Amino acid sequence: MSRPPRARDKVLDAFEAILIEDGARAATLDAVARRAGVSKGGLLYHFGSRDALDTGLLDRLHALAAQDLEAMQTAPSGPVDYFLATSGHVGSPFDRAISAAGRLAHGGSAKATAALAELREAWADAIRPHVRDQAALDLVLLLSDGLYINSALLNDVPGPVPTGAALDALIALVRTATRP
Amino acid sequence: MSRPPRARDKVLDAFEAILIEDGARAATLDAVARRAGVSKGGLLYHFGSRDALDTGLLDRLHALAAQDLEAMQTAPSGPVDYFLATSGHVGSPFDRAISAAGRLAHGGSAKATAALAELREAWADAIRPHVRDQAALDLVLLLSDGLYINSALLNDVPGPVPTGAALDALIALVRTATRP
DNA sequence: GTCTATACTAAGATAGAC
DNA sequence: GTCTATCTTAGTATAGAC
Repeated sequence: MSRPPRARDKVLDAFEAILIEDGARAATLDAVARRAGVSKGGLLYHFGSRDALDTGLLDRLHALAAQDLEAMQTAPSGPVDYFLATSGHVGSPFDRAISAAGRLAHGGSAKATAALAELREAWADAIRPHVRDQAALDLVLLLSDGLYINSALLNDVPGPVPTGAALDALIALVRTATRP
Repeated sequence: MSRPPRARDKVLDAFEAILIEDGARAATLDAVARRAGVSKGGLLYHFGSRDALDTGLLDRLHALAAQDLEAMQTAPSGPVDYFLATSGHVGSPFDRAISAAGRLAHGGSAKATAALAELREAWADAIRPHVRDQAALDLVLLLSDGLYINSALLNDVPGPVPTGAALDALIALVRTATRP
């Protein structure tokens, strides 16, 4: 637990990268091993099966989610702003883990789907006290989903995801519409 | 063009169903043929390759999209309400086609990603005249994405997608916040 | 237009050397 | 702990009968 082997994380990073860039179908053991710079056999020492790889990724997601919920609760701008502002951050380890899990879920992994549903529940609980009513909570969560799907899952598509000033304007609009 | 062969559509329906229910990884030629009630060889007569299957689905999506944009423009409640109210309709042929294309896109199909981006552009053009500003347009589109991803891609997850009265409340909130 | 049979390729997994 | 070699199964595609 305290200092996990380097190679294991390298494999997980490669798995994540391929899922995000090329989708679940491309994330074969062979491709992951090649990208991680290990052999198939080496990979299978750390993760005994394709399923174990999925589980490893989901475990990592779980750990990062706990950290992020902590940060969200203590954000100076408040949980709602923090939540929306970070929904489109594809770069961070946490958002990469979410995107990768999303790919697995859409590829048909029931485990990944369940993990994402659980995460969503945790977000809802954190935000509920800071919005007006159920409709406002729905709006914030669904908007976050929209930001996420556009910046993470449909990456490489130019255009539609608001960032910078456009995102700020959107957040301001939502804050006004949902404030208790 | 006028009366396409029955079997072709049966195959496309089966392909769509498997994509939606089990994801892109499960949608093999074998599985699609079995579900459509034809042999692998029979399937490959209609669609010469795995790629041709993808293209067939995307062609169908394109045709259905044209119809829906027409309906949206002439909806009594206005394009914005129509758009949001139908974003979570998983049952219709159009939404099934979108969901299936979404699975392909997330599975790594560049073609599917491009088709969905084009569809999104068409929606934006239709809605733009009916909302206040860019932030309002972003909100409507992203919210629709959120509804779509939750009801279509994360199907079988209980809970978070607002329907019925909750959806009406959400639409009312958005209408107020975005009206020109 | 649809089937069976078969060939080819790639994916997942194991065994054993180093 | 990582590698090479190999096995098995599943996925894609072709040929040719019906």
